[in-house]
Amino acid sequence: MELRHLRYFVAVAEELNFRKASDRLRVAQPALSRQIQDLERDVGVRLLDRNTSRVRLTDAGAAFLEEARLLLAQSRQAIAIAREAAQGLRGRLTVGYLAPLLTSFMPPALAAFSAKYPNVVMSMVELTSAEQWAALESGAIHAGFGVKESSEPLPKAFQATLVARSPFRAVVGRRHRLARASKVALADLMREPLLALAVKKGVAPHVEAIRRILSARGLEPPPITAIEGAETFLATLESGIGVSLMGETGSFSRGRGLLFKPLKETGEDLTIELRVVWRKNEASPLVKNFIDLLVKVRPDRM
Amino acid sequence: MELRHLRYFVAVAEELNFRKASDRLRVAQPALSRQIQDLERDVGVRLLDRNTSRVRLTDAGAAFLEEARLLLAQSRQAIAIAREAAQGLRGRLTVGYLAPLLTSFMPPALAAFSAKYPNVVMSMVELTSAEQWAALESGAIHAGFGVKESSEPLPKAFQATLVARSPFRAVVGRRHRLARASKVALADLMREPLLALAVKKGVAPHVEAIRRILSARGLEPPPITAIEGAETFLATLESGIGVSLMGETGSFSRGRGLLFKPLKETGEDLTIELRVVWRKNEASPLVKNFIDLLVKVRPDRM
DNA sequence: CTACGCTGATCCCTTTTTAGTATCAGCTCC
DNA sequence: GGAGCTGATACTAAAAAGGGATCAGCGTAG
Repeated sequence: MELRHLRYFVAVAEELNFRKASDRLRVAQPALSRQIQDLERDVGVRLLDRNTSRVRLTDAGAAFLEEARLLLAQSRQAIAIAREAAQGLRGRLTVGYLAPLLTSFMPPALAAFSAKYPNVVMSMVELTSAEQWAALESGAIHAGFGVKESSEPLPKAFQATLVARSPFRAVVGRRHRLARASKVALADLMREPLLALAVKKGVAPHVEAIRRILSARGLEPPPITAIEGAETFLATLESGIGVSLMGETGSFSRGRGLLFKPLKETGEDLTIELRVVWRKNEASPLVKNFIDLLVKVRPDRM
Repeated sequence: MELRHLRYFVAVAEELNFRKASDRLRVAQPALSRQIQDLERDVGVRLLDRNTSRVRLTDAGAAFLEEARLLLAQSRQAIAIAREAAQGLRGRLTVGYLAPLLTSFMPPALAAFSAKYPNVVMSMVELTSAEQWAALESGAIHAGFGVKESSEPLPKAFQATLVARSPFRAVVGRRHRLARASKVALADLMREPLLALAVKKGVAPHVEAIRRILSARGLEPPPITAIEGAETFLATLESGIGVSLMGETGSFSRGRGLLFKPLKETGEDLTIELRVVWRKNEASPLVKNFIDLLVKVRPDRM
């Protein structure tokens, strides 16, 4: 059975007349008769009750007609879906989620993407910076995120582009003594236990970033406590035990009772640059659309 | 695009290797390559990213694969459905409902049919005996019901067979003076206003049946009040204003507060014979199954 | 009641499509 | 760098679909 048989059958079922149906299909009547016979042989059931004076659907024919119409409609649908997918208008997109760096960046970015591409199913995977490279490599995620401060250099097979620039903030718990200050000086932080987010193995980029910022201004960095796990890190900050420096893009964490205070100091190195990362040989138009949209709406501050 | 293209595409997508797929499909590899090319030309989109060393699905190909699988499954389904319909295991069946004659006959009959043929969608149309012929003729219903007492003879194009034999009962309201009698003599009814169900036009078979029963026993029938409309008829009986004679198959009406009392008299003419009626040239296996089942479970009394 | 007109089926041939064979060029992996 | 895969191509063979002429069955107009 081929779709041609279904097209022919539907035409005959609608016209209830082989000759008229053959005109509509632009084939000769004997060819049509032959195809219907072949179809009935395939299905194993008489679909049209016909003689030289009238054509009627059998019960089986009536049931088959519904299915045939459905099938033909879905075959057109399948083509349309493939074309949409080829333009990146449809499909599944999985991106790495760099918590807690992106808590205030991702939601609006994903909302904007979903609004423009409603037929794309998005999913996010929470990964550390380092885990993303493996996930990208294996195809588990289509795009990831990184910051310039990241200790490991971008692997050759990947490509990255700036999507957001976000100022560093002093992060303090709601009941911390710095909670009421409108701006915080870096020197103020020196009197506090400094906390940073650690990753499982290798150097902790967060620790390095904080140390670099302080050193650049001649401040002797105190010992920085690296805490593994975003949850624990944020909870510790919230308890008021210490303070930290984070990009504004992490500020959705403020819902947890954290305050992101602007710094008194200014400077290029007090800005965190967020980059989207993808495979250089990425063929998916979906990924291209995703990155294009991120770049297009790139705000210098989020 | 034909189903063959989809079958070939799914095989290649699953094997990700043209040669292996061509083995599975039992065609030569060049034929397979050619069909995939034709498919891609039809869809207008590259579905497989391939070179001499590897084959991968494009985004469009992945989307199309899901649709193709669905389509192939549904094409098999369509054939199965047609075959089931040809055996009368699937479809729609509409039967005329002869109210209030069948209130206690139809529910268990339909339940039995639905249990045996769960994929058949049943519907019932409430029609008078006379209206059924036209509905059967036009194909609005597939089967109707009639009683021997029916005044009009069965049209030539129809066929009928006995499905139930049901004794006449005296029908009285719940608070009627005969309500407590265990049996009622026909003579008892002579002292009551006699009610019968009328039909819109022509003679009323119910009136005739009652008159015949009484006359056969030398009882002079009093004037019989013919009431049009099953609802009104039953409501009038319920109010206790009069009594009537009805077949036991109408006894579901007892839920309305009516009592069906056995008669003291016996006799062949005190039995109502219910027949299912269908078109002589009926081709639908569904209708055949319906009638077969009614005949098979025919109880002599319901 | 026959003759005509229209139907779908059949026969037979042509055209188109699909499949098969042999071969080639490109990429891996020893 | 050659052996052993891969998918693509060119050409031929087979199968399938299509087309024209015609037939037989049914309905109907005269």
